[in-house]
Amino acid sequence: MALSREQVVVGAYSVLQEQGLGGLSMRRVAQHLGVQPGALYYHVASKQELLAEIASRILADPPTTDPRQAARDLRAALLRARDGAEVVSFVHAFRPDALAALQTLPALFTDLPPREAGWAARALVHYVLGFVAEEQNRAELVRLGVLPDDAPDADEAFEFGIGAITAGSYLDPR
Amino acid sequence: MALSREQVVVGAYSVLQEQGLGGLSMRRVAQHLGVQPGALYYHVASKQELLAEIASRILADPPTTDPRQAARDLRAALLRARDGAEVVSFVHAFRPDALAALQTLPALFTDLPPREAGWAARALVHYVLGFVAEEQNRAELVRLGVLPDDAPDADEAFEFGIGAITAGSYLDPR
DNA sequence: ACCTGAACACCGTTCAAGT
DNA sequence: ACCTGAACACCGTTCAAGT
Repeated sequence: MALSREQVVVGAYSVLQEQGLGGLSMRRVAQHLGVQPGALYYHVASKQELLAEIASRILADPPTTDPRQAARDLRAALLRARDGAEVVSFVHAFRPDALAALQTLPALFTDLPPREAGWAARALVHYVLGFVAEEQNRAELVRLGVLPDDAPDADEAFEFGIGAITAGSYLDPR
Repeated sequence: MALSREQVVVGAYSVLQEQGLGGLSMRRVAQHLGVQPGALYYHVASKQELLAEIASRILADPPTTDPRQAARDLRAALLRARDGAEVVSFVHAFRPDALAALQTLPALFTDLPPREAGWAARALVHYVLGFVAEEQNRAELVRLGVLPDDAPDADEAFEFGIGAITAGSYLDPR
């Protein structure tokens, strides 16, 4: 039963859940699948490509509602995967167009001219990725006991930020 | 003439300029200084500590004016160093308090209550770091000829973002 | 077509031993 | 006090050779 690209991606995803992004190596994925490291390269061109595949699965479907709700959904999707924000940020950095789910964001800023809608979408994405990366990092440090578990106002803080970024860009609140 | 911590940091900084963050290894810093890799660890506890030192030098002095100008100054400081935004983001991720220059930002939101000032400052920092990271990444890809040199409206796009984030948080525009 | 074995060119970090 | 030499435990990637 030959290995498949799908199995490689799923295997990598589960290594990510168990070890975090820092522990996600090609060699560990191979070990997890009971195969030699070189075998992975028959199904996947590089670690970057593998990460891009994982990132788009983390993001899942493109947003369809208003920008604020899209930001909330994006945050929720990132929080579902261990180090989700870090993985997506990494991919977003060197291949922004690889993430289809982020491509439709500008169209949600219906009352802005195209140029500005693009800028607004980028601002929102940068904010969400940065916010959740910090959030997941803190959670990890709390898990390791190196940080006290304060700041339960993450939801409120997040909402403040998206409120600010989208303020004035479209008029119906809530 | 014994090596000093200062020389290690300066050496690392110049390797960063020449090779970028991806090429910044302890071994290359050692080579650049004409010393064995192990010698560095007499002056610096880890690569992370070294990066934290570099990051605070990239940021230089804390901002003193209004949030919008602080954001512009922050962007300018990041652009001065190769991969500046990536370096600072990395350090900010696992040691946010190590960057003194970002600590004073909340105080600039003079018309917001403390909690909200903190949120606004974080939103602004996430936006600036994300924006400049993308900007420097694009510039690198253009330099390598893999991307066409379009999008000269970076300043305008940046200004749009900080305008949005700080809109309503204090009342005098400009 | 698909995988193994083995190598290549790297990493960060530690630490006895030298001076 | 400060550095070397050498090792440890890793990396991503390639590629002849096997099946």
